[in-house]
Amino acid sequence: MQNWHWLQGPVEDAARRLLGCELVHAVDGETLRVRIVETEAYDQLDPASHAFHGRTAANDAMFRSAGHAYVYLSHGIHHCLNVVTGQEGFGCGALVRAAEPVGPVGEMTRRRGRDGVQLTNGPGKLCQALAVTRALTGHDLTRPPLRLIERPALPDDEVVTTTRIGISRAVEAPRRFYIRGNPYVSRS
DNA sequence: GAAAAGATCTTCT
DNA sequence: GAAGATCTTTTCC
Repeated sequence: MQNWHWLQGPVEDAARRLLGCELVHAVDGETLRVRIVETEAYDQLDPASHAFHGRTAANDAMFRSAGHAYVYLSHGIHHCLNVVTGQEGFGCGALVRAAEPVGPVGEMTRRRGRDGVQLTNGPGKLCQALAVTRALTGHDLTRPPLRLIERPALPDDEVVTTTRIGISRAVEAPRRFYIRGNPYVSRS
């Protein structure tokens, strides 16, 4: 297991630290790469989190140690990827809301059926482009096929902090982070 | 056991 | 701007 010390502190710090890092997914002979540009922080003390009601079979991956993947199915249609960031037994993680494609763009466009910013500017969209599904829940992100690559932390003036999107509880918490001016950041 | 809501996206008006 | 698609998980009787 690689040293995930940089993901260990408060989940807000981990979520901000994930901006600029890359996700690499090897699938069907292709190696799909994206760079994370938007995240949201969730933990078991947060009413908006899937971990809020305690550890269950469904959310078990969120309670594992930092560096695992937690993928859930949203509205029965879309997969959404989280990077688990805490210690074993404490449920928390960062939802990867948007990323920018690194390559090969053609292969991601084929999987998405859309191109341009529509490729990866939302949590469900980026999972479709990257071919990430629930089968990867609990996966160790140091190993193939899906790996997380650490990148240097961005300077503070490039990171914007806002309230989260698409939730109905704890709506005031400033736990959404994105790279200032990046075209792939989601809006709605 | 049944019902409702959900960390979304697309299409239509 | 609003609603539909579609299914898992949670909650309430």
